[in-house]
Amino acid sequence: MAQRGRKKGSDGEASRALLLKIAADEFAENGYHETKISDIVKKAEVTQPTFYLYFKSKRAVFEELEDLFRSKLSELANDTRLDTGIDEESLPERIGDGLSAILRFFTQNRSLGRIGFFLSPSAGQLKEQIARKIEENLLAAANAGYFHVNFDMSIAANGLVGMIEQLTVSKLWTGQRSADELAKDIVSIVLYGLKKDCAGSEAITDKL
Amino acid sequence: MAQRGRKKGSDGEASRALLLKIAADEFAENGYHETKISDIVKKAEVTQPTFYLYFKSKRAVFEELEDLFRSKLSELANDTRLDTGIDEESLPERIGDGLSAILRFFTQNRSLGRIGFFLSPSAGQLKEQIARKIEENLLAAANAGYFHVNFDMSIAANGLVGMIEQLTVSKLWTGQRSADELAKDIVSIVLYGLKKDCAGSEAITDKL
Amino acid sequence: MAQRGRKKGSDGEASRALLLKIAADEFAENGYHETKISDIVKKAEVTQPTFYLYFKSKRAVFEELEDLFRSKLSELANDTRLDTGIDEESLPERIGDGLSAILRFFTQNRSLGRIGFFLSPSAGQLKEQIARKIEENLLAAANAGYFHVNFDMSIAANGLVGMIEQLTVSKLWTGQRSADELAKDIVSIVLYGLKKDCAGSEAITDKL
Amino acid sequence: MAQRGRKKGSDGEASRALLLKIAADEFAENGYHETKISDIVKKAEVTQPTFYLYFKSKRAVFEELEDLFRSKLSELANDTRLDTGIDEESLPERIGDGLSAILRFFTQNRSLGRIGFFLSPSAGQLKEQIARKIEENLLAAANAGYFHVNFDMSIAANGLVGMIEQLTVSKLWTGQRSADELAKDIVSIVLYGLKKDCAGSEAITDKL
DNA sequence: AATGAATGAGTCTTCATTCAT
DNA sequence: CATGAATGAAGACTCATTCAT
Repeated sequence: MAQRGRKKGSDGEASRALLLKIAADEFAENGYHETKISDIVKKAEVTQPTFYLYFKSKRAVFEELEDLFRSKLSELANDTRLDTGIDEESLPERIGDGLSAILRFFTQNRSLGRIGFFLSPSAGQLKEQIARKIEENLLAAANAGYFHVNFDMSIAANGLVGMIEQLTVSKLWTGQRSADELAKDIVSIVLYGLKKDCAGSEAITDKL
Repeated sequence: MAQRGRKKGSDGEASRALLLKIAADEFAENGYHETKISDIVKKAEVTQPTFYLYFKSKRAVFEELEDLFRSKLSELANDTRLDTGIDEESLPERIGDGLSAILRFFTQNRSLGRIGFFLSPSAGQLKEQIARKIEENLLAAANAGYFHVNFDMSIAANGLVGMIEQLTVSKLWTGQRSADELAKDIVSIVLYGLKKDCAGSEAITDKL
Repeated sequence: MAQRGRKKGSDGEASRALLLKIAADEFAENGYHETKISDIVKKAEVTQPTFYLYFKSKRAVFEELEDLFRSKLSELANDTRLDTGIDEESLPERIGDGLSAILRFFTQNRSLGRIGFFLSPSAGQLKEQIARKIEENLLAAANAGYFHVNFDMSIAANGLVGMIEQLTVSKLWTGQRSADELAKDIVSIVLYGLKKDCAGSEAITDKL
Repeated sequence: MAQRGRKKGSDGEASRALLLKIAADEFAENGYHETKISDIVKKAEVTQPTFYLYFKSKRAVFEELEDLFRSKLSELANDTRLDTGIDEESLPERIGDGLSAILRFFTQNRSLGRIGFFLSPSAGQLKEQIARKIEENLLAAANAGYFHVNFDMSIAANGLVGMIEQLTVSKLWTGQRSADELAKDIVSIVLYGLKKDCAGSEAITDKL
């Protein structure tokens, strides 16, 4: 008896959420232009005007999804930093944990990941940003004496981003590897390389 | 005696080549859908029907460019294999040379590279293919005793592809690094890792 | 309380019907290629997208009209057969009634008739089909002893179809003759010919 | 040594004639709009400008073919009238001869026939014209006492035109009947009808 | 006599978006 | 909250036709 007019309270929110989710999936699967508003609403079983009831435009939903990806990502960054604060872990462990977190994130946010990392026009900038952050960490570690000091960490950081990206697509999303397995392998390569006789390489391999 | 003004307006092959080149650049810069035939012909200073004189459709030019990229790439693969036949080089050198060749190729074929590696719907498959080829090589090297045998070379290969991709975009195409510099650094990471105290890492760094 | 002005602009079925009707008239008058979608929608006072709201393509409307013609025609065939079942009528009367029905049909479905009988690429086949059906009837009558048995009824049937066609255009659609008058005359020719002294010719002429 | 410049004298004329013939066949087979200049020149193994060397426009060739049909037809009319002047023949024979001539004409001028009788926008008028001429003849015969005087010869004439048209398409051009066979059957129907017991019908059937 | 190259003008079709209810 | 109906704007493609050689 309380609410009159609004049929059920949160029905609208539900429609909006549904549309957003479907939009994410469609964009992720077919790309921006290949995805038609008509496709989205068809799958959501609503009509086109309903879509515009909740979103200003096609571009707007897409941007909302980009933002959503970015905010989830930075949330992840914060969380990771937090529990890394314990600092009891060794460097390889810390790096591995960070990678794991990122990869798990991609596992759980596939559509959003595709949008923010592959489809978004600003995906390039985002990756650069991430690379820069990674670079900082690597630099810190280098200064702490863990790495060759004379190596260009910007290259390493960008390379790492590229590895993550490609392995996400080819191994994670295909279900061939789990986030943890992948993280372990990436750490192994990046820290010790493929070459035999490289001290420590066995260590990490065994550990994780 | 020399041709005056507009090359006689009568070299069809040239018109076609011009259109193809402009198309490549436009696609690379703006993506498939953002690129309008009208943009292409405007830049080529011809009219729309002229475009259709040389290409069956918009999709057709795009596919021609995809094919062109792929054929140039496989040509590169063949060439590289050939002069690697000398075999006087050490493994790191050979890997470095291969990487250099690839990166130089991307330097020289920026638009085509964007199309074939980023814009093409089959870019994913192509990368997988390349990864598979790299994997074979790594496997051979591993069997020859150069690498840890128990490491998953499929991961390494895909990771390498990802590194190349990302570094091409962020370092090569921005002009921050040359193909050779980049190749050297990638080899260094992939073979010896970032960790200090890893035998050989200095060696390669000095050498290249 | 009555609807004001433009029927509310909100009866889709009506819009569709209107477009279909106008399309029929335009096609009939100007042929397939001379008829532009832009003409149709202009006459219907809607915009082009509205057309595509109701029809998949230009070719599709045309085909719908072809189908419509054919189904109306076969409906006519069924109806005619039914009330001829009474069988109290003489042969000439039955033939005359059938012809009348066909000609009335053409009078009432001029545009559709032009489309199905003249414009449709399959008009030829349709006429052949009709001729075959007429032939069957004539054959039956011949076997019942009404006609010369040795006459080629396939010729007669096709000739009859041709007469109907030409007379529809030249006499019916110009308003010079009514369906019934025409039917009477056609029967007279086909059954008794033009030659004087042919028994029965007066009979039918008087009767109808 | 005589002609210089013109490579061979009549080469141009030959090209023109070839183009015209091919155009006729293409129009006849596919209709006006479905026939593209590019199709015609491809079949003629010349280029598009060559077409325009001989014809002002697409519409112009078509009109030339319409005219050609009409002039051949009126030539036929004249010829027929001439040798009918012998006048020794009976009426049915004369009519049969006339029909034969027309049908033979259509046999030999299929493409032109399709164009002038089916494709031409003025085909309707042409048929009316022919019908009018036939009507005159029938009227004359009627006045001479051969036919029922009270029958509407305009109907008969148009009916006859329709029969000719349909039988040409369905029997003549399919090769099922010869011009002479068809002429005989048409005369039989038009003069004596299908009904049995009609004096004279056997006569003609036997005769032709 | 003939052609390689190019174009003006037009048509179909699509899609994101809005109005009125 | 939701929809049936409609549209503005734009883009791909085609074809008859013409230059310059």
